[in-house]
Amino acid sequence: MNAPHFSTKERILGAAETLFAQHGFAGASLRQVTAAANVNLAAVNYHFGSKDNLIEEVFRRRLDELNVRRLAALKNALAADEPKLEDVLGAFIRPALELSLDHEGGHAFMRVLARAFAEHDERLRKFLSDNYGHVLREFATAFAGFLPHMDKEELYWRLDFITGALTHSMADFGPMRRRSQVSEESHRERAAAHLIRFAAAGLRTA
Amino acid sequence: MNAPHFSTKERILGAAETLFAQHGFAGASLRQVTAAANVNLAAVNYHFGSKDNLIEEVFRRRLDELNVRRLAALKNALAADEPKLEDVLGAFIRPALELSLDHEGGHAFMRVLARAFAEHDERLRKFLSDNYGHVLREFATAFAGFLPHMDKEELYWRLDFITGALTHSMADFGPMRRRSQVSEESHRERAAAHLIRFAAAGLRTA
DNA sequence: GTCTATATTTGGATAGAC
DNA sequence: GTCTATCCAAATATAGAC
Repeated sequence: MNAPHFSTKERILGAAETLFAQHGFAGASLRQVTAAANVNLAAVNYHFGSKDNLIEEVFRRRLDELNVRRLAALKNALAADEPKLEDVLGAFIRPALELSLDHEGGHAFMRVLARAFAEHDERLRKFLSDNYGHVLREFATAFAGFLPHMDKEELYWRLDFITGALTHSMADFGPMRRRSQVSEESHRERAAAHLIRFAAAGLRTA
Repeated sequence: MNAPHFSTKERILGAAETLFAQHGFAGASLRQVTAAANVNLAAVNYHFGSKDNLIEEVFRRRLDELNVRRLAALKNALAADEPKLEDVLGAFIRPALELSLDHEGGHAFMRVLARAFAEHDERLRKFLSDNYGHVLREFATAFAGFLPHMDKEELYWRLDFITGALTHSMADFGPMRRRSQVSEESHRERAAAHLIRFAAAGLRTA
């Protein structure tokens, strides 16, 4: 499953990501994880201490990078001569798209993230809001710059709708199926372009 | 937890809905469910045969009613002299809103539904597409009537975005919190109104 | 750091009395 | 239909050798 040059720790993280995506946090057992990672059962507790800590590490690994990319893209979009709403939306959406494509387990991670939303677990929520919240606030500020007359509450609702639509579509929850003649890349790229247009119109409306 | 005039079967369904929402299908044990329902552990297997069957019944109970309400509202919206896109959107969104408010466990069910999306379980997907698919197709046809020049693929993507936004917001996944001075009803009612405006603008854009 | 072996808990399901 | 008691499989976690 994983190349042998990855460390035990990394192999566990990769296998956990895949299996948590498929079966959920409670549904994927450490036995399945260690078997898929080709490591001993006891290795999880040695490296991570507990299953809960393993779950957090699965998030940290990807979210750190996702947030760096989003903030860099945001900075880039705002540095243009005439910043466009669509580019700020792209800065929010495209890094998620790339994550779902670039890495071996990126696609799995999008599903893990969606499961985290569903968990409503206070510990996870706090963890996500600590890591995710300030990024969302920066984007909210940027969007507010384009929509100076919009009610704050309405803006936050709209960003919430966009997050829901993004998660739902990137995690393949809906009935949209890739047709066999288009590649995975162009399928998702098209989805992102559709979402940016849809969301830009939704944001701009009075 | 539940009034004594409910049958054993109904008490199990209600408790299962709540606990599946909180802990997931794998995370909620039949022991937790039967304890919360104040019935004996053996009652689940007697009435439902297995945990998997219990899960399906939790869906069937709510989805049947949700679909009836959506289709009735759709028919109503299309029967108007000058049907409006917003009313068709409302026919899709408001029954979900009402479900999340009307019943004791309706809100829990929205979270269960979101978990079902995340499961990606083939059995559940088939069950949902059998029960959900034809309703989505009827709505797609109705929307296409308002947007005659829109590409079919683009329309389906947009409906997928709306579904994601609806599920995400009705299941309280995002950071939007109800402020203490507004009631639960008006909080959600406002969310639905926001979503309808947002989605209508997104659907109409070229 | 990694393994085997095992302690301990918890899960789904069922048998059989009432 | 409902209960008690129990079987059996699977889970997390740990102890201790290497």
